[in-house]
Amino acid sequence: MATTMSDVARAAGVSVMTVSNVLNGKPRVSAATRQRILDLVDELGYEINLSARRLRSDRTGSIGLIVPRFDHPYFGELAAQLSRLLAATGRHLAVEQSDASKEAELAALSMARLQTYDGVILSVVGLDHDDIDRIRPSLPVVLLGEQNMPRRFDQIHMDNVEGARLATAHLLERGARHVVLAGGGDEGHASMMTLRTRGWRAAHEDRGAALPPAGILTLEEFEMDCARVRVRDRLRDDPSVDAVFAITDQVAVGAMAGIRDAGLRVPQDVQVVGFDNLALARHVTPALTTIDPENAWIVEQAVALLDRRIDDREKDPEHLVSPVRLVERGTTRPR
Amino acid sequence: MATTMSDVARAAGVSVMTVSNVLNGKPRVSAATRQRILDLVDELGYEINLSARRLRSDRTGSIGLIVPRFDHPYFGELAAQLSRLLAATGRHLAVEQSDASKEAELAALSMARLQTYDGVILSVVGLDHDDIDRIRPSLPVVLLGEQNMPRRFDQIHMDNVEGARLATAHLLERGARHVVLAGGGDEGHASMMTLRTRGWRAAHEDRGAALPPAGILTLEEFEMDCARVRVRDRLRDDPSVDAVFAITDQVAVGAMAGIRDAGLRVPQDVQVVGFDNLALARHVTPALTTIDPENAWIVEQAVALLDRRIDDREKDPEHLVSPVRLVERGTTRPR
DNA sequence: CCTCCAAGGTATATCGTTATACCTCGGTCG
DNA sequence: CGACCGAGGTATAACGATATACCTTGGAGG
Repeated sequence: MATTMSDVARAAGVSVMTVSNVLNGKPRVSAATRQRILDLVDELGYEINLSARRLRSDRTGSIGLIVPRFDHPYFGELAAQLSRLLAATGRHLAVEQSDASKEAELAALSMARLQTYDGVILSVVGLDHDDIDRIRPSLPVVLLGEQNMPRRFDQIHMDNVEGARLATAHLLERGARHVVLAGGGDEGHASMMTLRTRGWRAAHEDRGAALPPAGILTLEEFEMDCARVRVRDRLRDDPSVDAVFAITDQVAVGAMAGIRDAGLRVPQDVQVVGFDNLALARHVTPALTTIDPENAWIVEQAVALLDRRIDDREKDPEHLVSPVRLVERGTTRPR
Repeated sequence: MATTMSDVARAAGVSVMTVSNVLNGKPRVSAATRQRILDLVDELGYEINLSARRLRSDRTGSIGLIVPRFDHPYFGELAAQLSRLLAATGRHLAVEQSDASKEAELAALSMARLQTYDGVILSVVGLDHDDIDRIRPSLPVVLLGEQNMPRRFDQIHMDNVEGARLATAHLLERGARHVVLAGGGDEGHASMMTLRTRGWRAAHEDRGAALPPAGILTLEEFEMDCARVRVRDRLRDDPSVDAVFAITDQVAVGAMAGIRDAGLRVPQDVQVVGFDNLALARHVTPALTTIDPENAWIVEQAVALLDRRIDDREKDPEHLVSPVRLVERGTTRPR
């Protein structure tokens, strides 16, 4: 049905290899032939079959980004930056969700799908060590996020502890006495949540401050909805709370809504700091003080790591930690 | 390097076809053999090569969603819903950005990439008629968004005019005298922008109200940033403006920030209505009155349309219009 | 005049699956 | 007891591209 390379070759009166060579910019073709073939490609509307190319040669020019959730702005922003960077080298990004479908059959297919990319950047939030360990070493992969992942992979993680510590220290410094942690908890392993919780604790220890009683508000999901309800209820029960460190900006935005639901003001009554520095953070009112994970740096390093791995699949894995930075805005009080 | 089907077959002492049959749930295999093969698949860590499967049989179980921007929450939410729905039928979603890269070579590759999916849902915002028309008819495609697209495709569009009319009428009804349109304009063809602008006009005509002078605030992009600045500047220059209909929720959130930058209050001084009903809309303060495009309906219909098309590639194209609905919240004044 | 070479090409095998057609049993039925 | 059948399986040819090795020219150099 569809036009193939042979169709083009036949029309041009050459062999398929010549067409292939033209399309891949290989040298052994005269200028005249090259042009004739390019014209025919246009005329016939020929499109290369990437499955066939991949089968034979292992190149598609596509990189995969696997995220836990499509509807999480952090990953949208990450994808956009990644896409821009890859475009510079003529590559293309496809984003997939890591459906945590526990049905083995579907999970297997997901693994197989990864092989259709030249390389994969995998945000491992919510995935477990063993799932990841099942990935074949032949596939270039960079892991983003959690820290308890198989060491054999190249990986980048945020400095979660430091970020949380900066955020919490900032609140304490600005006069907060009871900084609750929205979305905290301890999962045992070094997950994003565990680490940020650790940073929150550490900031208190640093200043010799006591943790507030029941200071951790656990959340089903890091969503605005749950955060809003949880924070509102807590403030109604416990007027001593005067600051919220939210584990993500989304949680922070939810928390801000919850604070207002409780009839309190940000930052006069309750201060808030988030984590992620989403585009949104600058535009809520008041603008959100937050921790910037330096996404540009992460994205750049991820691609560099991937390229080095594609280049040499045997090289030693590298583990990078991205810097973090406090961005002071309106949800915390001026000094 | 990687384990192939022959490796499994050899290990099991059967032919590749038997392995293939097992993996595809075909009937002619004894239970014992089936189990033996499944065990070996596990043991050898075999993963099917989807490029090969696709080359031979045109099935990958992946559906593509092409969006104009990764970092636009509307599409994130759309993707998440779509993904959930497709998972129900064992399929998987990959999201790509339609790089408007005008380099012909890259554009060609993008077209080719589409062919690696069983079907594609294409948000055509920002693409032009001729680009779309280049898509081969053999690929099942559903178009989302703009209305000036080749009729041969199945497509769904929002009722943009009606939504904008509802939004504007609501503002006028709540006492607004000068409703400016943030992000409006007329591109000539029936783009989202043109249509919503038309709805804004229509609402004024319906009530015999005059359009405010210079009532359209054009925007480079439908982003919070630009909207904020534009709205702030306008309000400073022109205190007569008492309402903003924002062409998207993102623009609305930017507008709200701009209104506050100008020292005014929402909704007491300036009312705001958005369009999209993002998750975010409920959580900003005050909560955003907006137009709900019934994404659930859109997603459901898109998949249904795609399935019908996959089933019968010759069927007549269908053009659907999604219903819209006003969601009243806190950025407009109570009756 | 012969050798050699580069430029411009071609023929063929191959990548890993699946569709198709076929083969081989042991049993059943008339 | 022979014909037939279904269950369980196999051999082979695609699918559309690319890597590899080779082939043909028309000169240039000796």
